[in-house]
Amino acid sequence: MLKKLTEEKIAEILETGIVEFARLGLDRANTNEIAKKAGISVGVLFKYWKDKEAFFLACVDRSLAVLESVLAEALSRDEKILVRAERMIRAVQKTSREHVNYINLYNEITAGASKKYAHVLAEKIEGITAKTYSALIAGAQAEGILRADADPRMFAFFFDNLLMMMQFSYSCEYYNERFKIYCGEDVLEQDERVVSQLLLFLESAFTFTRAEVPHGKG
Amino acid sequence: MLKKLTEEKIAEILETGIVEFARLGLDRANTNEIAKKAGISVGVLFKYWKDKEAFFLACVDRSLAVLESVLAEALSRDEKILVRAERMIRAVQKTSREHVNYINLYNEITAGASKKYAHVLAEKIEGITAKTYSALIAGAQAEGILRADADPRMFAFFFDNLLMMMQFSYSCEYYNERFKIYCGEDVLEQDERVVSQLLLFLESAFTFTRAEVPHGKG
Amino acid sequence: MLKKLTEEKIAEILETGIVEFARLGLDRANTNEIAKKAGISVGVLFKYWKDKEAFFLACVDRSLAVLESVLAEALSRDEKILVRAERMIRAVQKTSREHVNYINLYNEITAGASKKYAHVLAEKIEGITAKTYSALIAGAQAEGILRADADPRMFAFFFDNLLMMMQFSYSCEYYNERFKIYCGEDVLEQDERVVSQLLLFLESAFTFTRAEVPHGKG
Amino acid sequence: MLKKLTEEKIAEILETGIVEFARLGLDRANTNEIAKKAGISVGVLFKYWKDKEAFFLACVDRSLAVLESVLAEALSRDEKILVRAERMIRAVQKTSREHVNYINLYNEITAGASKKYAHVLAEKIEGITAKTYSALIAGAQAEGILRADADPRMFAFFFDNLLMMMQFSYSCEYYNERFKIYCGEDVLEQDERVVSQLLLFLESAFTFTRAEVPHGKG
DNA sequence: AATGAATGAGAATTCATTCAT
DNA sequence: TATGAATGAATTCTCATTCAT
Repeated sequence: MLKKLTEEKIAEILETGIVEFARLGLDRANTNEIAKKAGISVGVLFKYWKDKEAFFLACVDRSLAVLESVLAEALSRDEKILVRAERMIRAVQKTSREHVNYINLYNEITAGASKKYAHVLAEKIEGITAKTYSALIAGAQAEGILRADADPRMFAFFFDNLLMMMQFSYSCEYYNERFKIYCGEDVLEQDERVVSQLLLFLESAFTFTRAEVPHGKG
Repeated sequence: MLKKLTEEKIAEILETGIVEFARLGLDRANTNEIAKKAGISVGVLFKYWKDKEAFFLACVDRSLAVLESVLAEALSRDEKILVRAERMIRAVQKTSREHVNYINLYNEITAGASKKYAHVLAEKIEGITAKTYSALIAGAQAEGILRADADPRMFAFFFDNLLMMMQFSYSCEYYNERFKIYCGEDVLEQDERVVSQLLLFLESAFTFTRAEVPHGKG
Repeated sequence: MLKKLTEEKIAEILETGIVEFARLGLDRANTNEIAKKAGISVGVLFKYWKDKEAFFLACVDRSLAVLESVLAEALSRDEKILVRAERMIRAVQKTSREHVNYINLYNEITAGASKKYAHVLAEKIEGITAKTYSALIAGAQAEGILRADADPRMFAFFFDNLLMMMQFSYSCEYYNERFKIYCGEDVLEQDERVVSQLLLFLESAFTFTRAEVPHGKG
Repeated sequence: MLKKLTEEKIAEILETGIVEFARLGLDRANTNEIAKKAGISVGVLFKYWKDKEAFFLACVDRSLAVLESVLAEALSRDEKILVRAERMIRAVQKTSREHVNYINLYNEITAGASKKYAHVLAEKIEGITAKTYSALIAGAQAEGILRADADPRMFAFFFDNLLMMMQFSYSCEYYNERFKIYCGEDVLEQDERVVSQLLLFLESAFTFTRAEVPHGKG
């Protein structure tokens, strides 16, 4: 058998790695086990990736590629900021269920699985969304939809923070429990409630202008 | 069974553990190393705590106790919701710097470190804040400061999400990088900017009422 | 408390040791545990006995003293060899139940718990019975009850072998199972059957004389 | 899963284990040491056997297989009971010298080494001999060679007890010393004496019939 | 004398990685 | 090239023994 691994085989191996790393974390996942589950020999695994960490990062890369494409889809069309926001929240709810493993892997990185790559990874992962969101929000501001004294980058950050927490809340064990504690045992089956409330929260944050405050406070 | 280790010594051991677990995570931290750094023998460590995991959880407990007390302090006085929010944001900025390790440990939990404890830990950690925040927000709503159609528990959840992300952003490597990518390399030295922008974001979210929307959107 | 340990306290400690060593063996029994169960500090244990092995040997000594005295009782009266044998078998059945631990400890020694003392221990333990049995059998021979071509020492050896195996069979887990496999699940409740059959076996062995063989073989 | 270790290598490892376990017992034998002496890495040892105990049991199995085959050989031919007995005694003398370790390992089991397996091991080890001996003796009884009032299972048990003690007496340190105390320092070099005396003992036990007793006792 | 907390050598076991086939 | 058996350093945890109080 002198053939190189096919694209598909590599994809299969990475998917197996993703499942294992998502389930057990970088340290507890076992390369021998992953190889066995992927139907290859460990030899191949270490031939294609320098070491366990390199393989882990490859798995991360793959996860992110998928997550990004989903996000990109939700961001693509040119619509009002709140419409986009809604689409993104729904996208998060959907992908969080379809790609639990990817998000858990993402969570594993943020928790410091491989600190030396924090910088590289953050740049790779957050770079695009950061710019997109900031532009989105700056645009809204230009259109007068968003208060003038808002800092687009900061608001983009807060917005992504909320989305990121939603992702984890739907996919990761700890955040899942926390979600239920805050919003009720059934919150995972109340997608519409979550969407509408988060939109309400964002709508206010985004569209509010100080001139109107006095009334509200009055 | 007289415990010879003084309270202080135990505290010292736990602090050593916290540093190591925050730095390396549950799996990579080394009990022999921790014992050495704490100036005790491994025997003591395993006499006082059943096993590595039990010791880890003790470290977590200690971290949380400190974080909670800081939070409690910021929440204590009876003031307008936004004033409290500001106090909490500032508290987060302060503790995130003073107690980097505690927060990293917290972050370690939220990732997979010890999945079997997700439920217990979430309950222990989030239980109190969840109730406090919800009450706070429901109160604001009763006073007419918060829109009537807001769900206090959901809003409390979003609020805590934002605070939690701030904590991680100030303390944890990955989130740190992400913070800078979104808000600029200097953001870590711009505490006032962060406070005012987050307050702006929250103020809108909290004080907005739908009646006023048409103007904003017009 | 400046008093030395009383005889009774020492006895209590040794009994605790006997129980633990019988239950777990020399290696798995835990000196800290033994001290705790005996209500003393480990310090005392190691003050009175040089090390774990010395303590183990002291426990062995005590066990043997009791077993010997029981045996001595059974051997004391001057009667016909088979009557004595019967008394001994019954003594074995009784002590095997009353002093399970002593016999398990004895078994632990024979299995090599502390090989370097094999010689000393064998001499101490077997010395007396060996002489007693041999004398007993030589006497029987002199009286014409036992065939002339029997070697008293060898026959004493075989006799003790049978008794020893009976002890283990009643007290030690493995031998217990073996006993049941050979003689039926209920054998432990059939003491009379065991006594009569063993006597039958011994009676033949002891009282047989070759002159009579031809008939049996014919 | 191709096992690369050859049959011979596995046999060699087990033999090394047998030597160590026979010498030091289950607890004191050291897996690292065994691996080194067997010329393999610990990794291999724990890949082929789940844990130390599993390896120990594998060693036991191997020992028993050999002992059984020897015994089977001695029992195979169809001859008079005493002729078979003699062959078995001689087989015991031979194997006790050739396979000192196997018998020491057997002895280790009978003591507490692994109490949880007492039942399983006893069944495995004693099951066959128990049936064979009982059948042998029942046969002798049917032929009128053995007294009618003898219980074949009990007599088989006594017979095996005597053989078992002979094995230990030739192979195990403590029993060795005891053997010499009972039968003289030179007994180990007096195989013929032992054979003839044990046969004498058994012959009497087996062939005696009560009708003849009165004369003996008279 | 007695205590029992502290010690730390020692032992079983795991698993990333190598390399002979 | 692919395999997967073998390696052995590394790590957790135990427990006999000491010794300061």
